[in-house]
Amino acid sequence: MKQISRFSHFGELSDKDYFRIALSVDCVIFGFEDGELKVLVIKCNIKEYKGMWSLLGDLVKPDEDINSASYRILKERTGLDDVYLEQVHTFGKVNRHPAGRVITTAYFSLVNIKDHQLKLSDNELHWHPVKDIAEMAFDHKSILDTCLDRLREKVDDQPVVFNLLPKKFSLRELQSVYEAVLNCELDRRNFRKKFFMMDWLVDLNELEEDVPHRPGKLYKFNAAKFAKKAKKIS
Amino acid sequence: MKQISRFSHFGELSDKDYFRIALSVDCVIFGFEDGELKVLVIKCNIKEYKGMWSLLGDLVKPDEDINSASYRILKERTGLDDVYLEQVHTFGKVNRHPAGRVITTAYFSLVNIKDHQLKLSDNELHWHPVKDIAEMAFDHKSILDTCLDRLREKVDDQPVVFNLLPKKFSLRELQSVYEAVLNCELDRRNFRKKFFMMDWLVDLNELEEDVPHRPGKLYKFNAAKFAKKAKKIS
DNA sequence: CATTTAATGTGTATTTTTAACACATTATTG
DNA sequence: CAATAATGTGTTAAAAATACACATTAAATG
Repeated sequence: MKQISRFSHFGELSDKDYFRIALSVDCVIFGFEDGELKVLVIKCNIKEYKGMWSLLGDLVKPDEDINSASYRILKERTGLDDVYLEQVHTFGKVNRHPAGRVITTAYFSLVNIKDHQLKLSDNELHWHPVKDIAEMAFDHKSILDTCLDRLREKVDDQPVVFNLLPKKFSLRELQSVYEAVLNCELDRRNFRKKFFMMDWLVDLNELEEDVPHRPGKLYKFNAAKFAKKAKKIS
Repeated sequence: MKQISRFSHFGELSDKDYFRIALSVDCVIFGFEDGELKVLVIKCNIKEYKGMWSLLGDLVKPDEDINSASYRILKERTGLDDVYLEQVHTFGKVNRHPAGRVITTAYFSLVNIKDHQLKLSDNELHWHPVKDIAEMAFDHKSILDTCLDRLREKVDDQPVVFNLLPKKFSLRELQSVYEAVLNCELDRRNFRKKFFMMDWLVDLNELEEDVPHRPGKLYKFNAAKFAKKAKKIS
């Protein structure tokens, strides 16, 4: 009685049964502002979670790569085009979405908040301090937690935090990003030493301006060092 | 002209458009045998990849958690019930499956090959040395590579390799699992020192048998130390 | 039973990495 | 010109990772 299935090699159900699941992508977009790590959230407009914060997400289109879907969401919502984005985990509890079966793949992204103040005030979009979010719509809090954990692992050995900063930054700013992400205090001297040792920074021979104290030097990320394949000879 | 959608809050397409994607789970099941890391594969039976090795996978059922789906696959295919399983990555290229749009979530698993020789010879199931697999059906080679990378990161700081061994094992066996996974040679003295330091092992006060040389002591994994939450005071 | 074999079991010195820590300097503010 | 609030710099100690050699033991051999 079973109908012939395109996926008969998979198992016993008919095609129809398998197309009752929708797939979405949710983006945890991290930014850094006022010394705090923030996440871009939006007021939820479905009745079950009315008024609660939720992540930016959308359903994946049938002819769309999931990675492309995540870039599309970022582009549509923040206007940013060329940003850091990494897949983290797929959340597939049966009842995670009240409207039906939706499995979602979570990505995290790192952006420089100043770069897109434009598109922001449009909706109910909002940069929320990560520390202060206790509750979110759907399973989004647990998605956020998972992405934050991944971010913390990542910053320990890969040069990704630069995506949170403007092109030019001081060592103080860099350190405070790390402190915000890792939620800890770091020793300033060891921090500087480590970064010069790793050769991740390029000295721009410029100084901070408009600070009420001795200005610090400005640096940029040594992108050349990480272009495509890391050079063997440093 | 658009039809009313359950997912209208997501975007602009109608429900119908979003249910053209199927979701599957693929399991990279690692085992250890003859000093080699192996992966459980099956001869592919769809025409585009006829005869090539593929991973064990199945479509996720509409009322099934994706994690449950991965456990189900493992149970169905290997008979094993209580095994280590970890989600790694979701692969969502549009044309990764010739039969249609199938997005797949990859899990890796660690099992003791000896524990389930039974169900094996059934089909075209086969334990294949990981080193020797150059090509696989679909994007399964890249799934395998991704899972192997993850496994290598994991074994560095978490006690997971014990899942590849029988309950009782010698330090030599333990070391050779690490060497097989990491594809490198380790110093025997430092290896032993490190494991005793970490307190991951329980000395069983038993010796190997039937070895043509001085028998080594047998140990088991110190599971108590990692029960639920790691104890603070060791 | 003595010898050979092939592994196990053990400790120390060296190097590298990480962590702890204090004071002089500089531009701005008042 | 004094006070402020940060920047910039080096050394020492502790911890972790690495390199390395020899005596011991049970089984197998003749």
